[in-house]
Amino acid sequence: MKIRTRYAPSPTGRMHVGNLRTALYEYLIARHEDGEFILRIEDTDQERFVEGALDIIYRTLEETGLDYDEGPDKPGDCGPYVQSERVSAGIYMEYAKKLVEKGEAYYCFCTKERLESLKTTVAGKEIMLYDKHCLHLPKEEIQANLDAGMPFVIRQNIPDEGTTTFVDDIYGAITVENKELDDMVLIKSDGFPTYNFANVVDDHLMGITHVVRGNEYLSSTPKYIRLYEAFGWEPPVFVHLPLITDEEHHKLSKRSGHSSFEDLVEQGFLPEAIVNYVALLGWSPEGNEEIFSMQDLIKVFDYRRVNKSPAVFDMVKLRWMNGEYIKSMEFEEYEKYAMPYILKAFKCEGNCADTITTSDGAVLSWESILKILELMKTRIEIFPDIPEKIDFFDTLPEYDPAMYTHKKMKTNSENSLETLKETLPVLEAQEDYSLDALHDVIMGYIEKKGVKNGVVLWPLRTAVSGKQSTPGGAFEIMEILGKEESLRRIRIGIELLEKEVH
RNA sequence: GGCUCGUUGGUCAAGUGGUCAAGACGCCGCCCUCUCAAGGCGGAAUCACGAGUUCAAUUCUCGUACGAGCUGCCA
Repeated sequence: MKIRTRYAPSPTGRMHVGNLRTALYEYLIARHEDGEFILRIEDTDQERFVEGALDIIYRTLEETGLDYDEGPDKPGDCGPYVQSERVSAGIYMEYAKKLVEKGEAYYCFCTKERLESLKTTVAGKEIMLYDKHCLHLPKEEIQANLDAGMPFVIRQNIPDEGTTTFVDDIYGAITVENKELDDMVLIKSDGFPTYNFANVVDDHLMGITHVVRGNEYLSSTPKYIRLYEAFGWEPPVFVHLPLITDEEHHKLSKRSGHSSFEDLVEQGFLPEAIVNYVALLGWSPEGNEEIFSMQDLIKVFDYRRVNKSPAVFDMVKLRWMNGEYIKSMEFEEYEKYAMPYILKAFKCEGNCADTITTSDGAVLSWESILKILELMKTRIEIFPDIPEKIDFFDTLPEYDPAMYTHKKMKTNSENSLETLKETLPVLEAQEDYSLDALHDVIMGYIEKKGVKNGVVLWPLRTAVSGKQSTPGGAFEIMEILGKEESLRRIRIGIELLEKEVH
């Protein structure tokens, strides 16, 4: 039989990374076996519905590459795929009534007040176990209540005796005492089904073979099993997934900055990297590979290798992985992502022509911009890292002349000043400021002088950047800045050092 | 409180009744090098605890501790 999985989100906002991973695994389980993946919208809680949330779901699935075979916008044989529409079609009420007829469910007319009185507080928590009061209502009274239009819910009738067992493909056999299971509400007083009921009915009606969901449903699954049995339906395969937590081992929160896919994208992460990283939280492949495209994942994903224990979402590793994706990107694509941040560093967001005028007044050619782009490719993990790394191109920072003194480079104020003073005329005479030409002329000077490279190159790089560390070295920076700006910065360096020496 | 699940370096994790207990991120060091990256090489760091079974337990069993989830007319 063909595998059918479904992703069944509630339209309540952005897609949490935990939900994203669930969707991904559902997708992979289906695709790995050449099965079908379905999108179903679970909007049975009208109060939690958020405007625009449906679009977020569509967009996120699109951006992550989770294409589905059937869904609200992709008609199939099991529609409609939105639960509120299925409510209108009367599907859930019909099935609930079947259970009532079988004695597996019953009408309940209990008021809020009565239910409230059933609550007890244990260890600071309010708990409530329904007492089956309405199960024993005489038929005539039920009918009279219904005729009178009294509000009602339909509850599942779970026996007090015995146990219920099911087998989860990850966690193994799980058994609970029936008396621990509450007579949960199936149909709410507004006529909508609860998640618990709609989920079971729809999964069955839509031919779902593998129910994949978060671990939080593990302990309520016995109730769903009882529902399947009450209907006389074959339960699907259950695959419960371990939790994803934050660094403190608590459920992911908005505060920790990694609550949703969209948040991460806004922070500069690539969808492919997010998907790749999330795939590895709670699952591992057979080999040591870690970088997987969606196609790779489909090929190697075996859900039996999903593990049981919760995983901490590690931003540091996500950043590393994102960096790996950036490094292996085609240049054109990389440029598309990175260019906005380059322009941002030069404070000319939006319309910059073929050249950029820096805050210091230098004019950088487009070739120079591309060179900066190139330098950054192996030096960033996310694109927003760019501006602060290249700000010195835009404006020479005020710096401490002590920076010229570097023990390992064997430089100090005196010999740095000497280097700058001696190379200045050389660089003034130099017309070609290409990398190779600069290299040749300065290396020539170094050779004649008979000193180590660092003695000359450290002060030069310091002078043209004003920073302790920079992407690229003196030659790269001078090539990008061009003759005029490079010389200006070297002269500033000489000035600073002269004050220092005297 | 009850029920359910979990526990291998800081993090993600592989793995098995007998292993020097993989690999990755991070960290540290070295190489390369004009700095920073990238790249290469190396290092520190793990089987929660206590019993039991066994010739042998990280692996199996039971307890304990800790963590998480559920205990909604939320999903």
